[in-house]
Amino acid sequence: MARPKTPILSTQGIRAAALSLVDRNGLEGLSMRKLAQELDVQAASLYSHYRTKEELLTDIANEIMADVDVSGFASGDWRHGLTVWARSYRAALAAHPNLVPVLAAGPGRREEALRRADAVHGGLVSAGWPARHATMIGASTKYLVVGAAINSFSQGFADDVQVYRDRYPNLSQAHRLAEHAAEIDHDSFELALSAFLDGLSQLYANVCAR
Amino acid sequence: MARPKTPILSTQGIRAAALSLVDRNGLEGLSMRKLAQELDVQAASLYSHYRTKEELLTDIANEIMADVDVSGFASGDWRHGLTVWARSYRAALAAHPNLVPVLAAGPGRREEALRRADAVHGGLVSAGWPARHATMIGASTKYLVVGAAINSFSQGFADDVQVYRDRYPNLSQAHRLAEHAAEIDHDSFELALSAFLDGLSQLYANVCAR
DNA sequence: CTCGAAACCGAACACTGTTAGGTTCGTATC
DNA sequence: GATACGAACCTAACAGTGTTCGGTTTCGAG
Repeated sequence: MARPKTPILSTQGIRAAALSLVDRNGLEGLSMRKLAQELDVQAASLYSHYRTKEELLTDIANEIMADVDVSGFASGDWRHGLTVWARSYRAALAAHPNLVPVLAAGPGRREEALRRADAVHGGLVSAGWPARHATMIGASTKYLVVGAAINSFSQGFADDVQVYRDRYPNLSQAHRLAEHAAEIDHDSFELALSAFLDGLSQLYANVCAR
Repeated sequence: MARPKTPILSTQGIRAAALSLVDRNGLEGLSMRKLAQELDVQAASLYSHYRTKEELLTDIANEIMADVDVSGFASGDWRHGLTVWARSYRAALAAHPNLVPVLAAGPGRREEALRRADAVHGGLVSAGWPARHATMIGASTKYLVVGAAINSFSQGFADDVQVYRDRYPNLSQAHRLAEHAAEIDHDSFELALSAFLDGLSQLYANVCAR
């Protein structure tokens, strides 16, 4: 009823339970009390380990973002580096769709995030891009990844599209979108990425000409 | 103290006050009670005009999205159509950065949104793109726009970046990012858009060859 | 052995969205 | 012109939220 012989809670355990709760019940399904209940504990006890719910969430976000892979820039091939980065970034977001709003908001001022941003920027610069271009390319790629993740998070017009079938003839196959939503999402992302990279390659020839 | 001689509230007025509150104090600065106070009214009275806070928010989102311009597809030039659409879409989101999470979430199942989606899809198809490509291009463009908007919403590493200056040499000019954040955002978006469109043009030559 | 910090709990605070039930007013109908 | 109805407001409350305060027990360091 007070301090237990062996600790019940740990930051790891709290994070895991919270993430599982979000994955199962959505972001709004996570409250400190429900989380505590999940851990057989009283809500106030969580505040011995995290000072605030927000801190807990950003810590979880940190953990998830740790899997993002920027090693592709080591090859010196900027296009390969961007591809690897973008894909693993997207995969990390898509693995926890309910958390995307949190993951998308402010991935700055975090140790790991900054280290990765640095790797991306440095990789582009040493591949010959001017610093300003490197900044913009890094940002643009993030736009693509985050935009794709948000879009699949809020699943667009997934269900009951049949209603609109007659009214909007060019969307007549929209119900098939629902079935293959994930596939379309994936293909759209790959299309966007490759088109973007193709465009960058053209630009590279102009800007970094020797 | 009961029904006033002349009505105090109107859906328009509620929307305007709510939007102004969000613009000033952020999305979390909007509560039904604060909104009511802003309108010299009791919170419960709002529910005579909107059944729920969410309904109010999506109505506001609707209103904002009405400015998005898909007329560029009428020209038959798909690239022009996409450019006009993407720019006005982004402008609409950027005009109310605090509302971006709401605007980005689920722009489906709304009358106007569907009509616009139809215009985009139809414009692409009649320009010669296969239906599946048209779908993916529409989605991809949205990725770019929404990603850019979210990114500027959560202002990345805007302030107190000086801390990290030495530790991350390639980000040594990060404090300049803060100053020119808006400019960088804009330029990054334009870079992403033009690179993406350049890549699409290449693809168009391959896919829609005659 | 003592003492302070850590880890838990119960109860509370201020806030949230929303509902129920009441009062007054405008308007349409007989 | 009386009557009825619904719209527009109110007060009061409910259940739930994040968070804090004060208390108790237990661990670990000096």
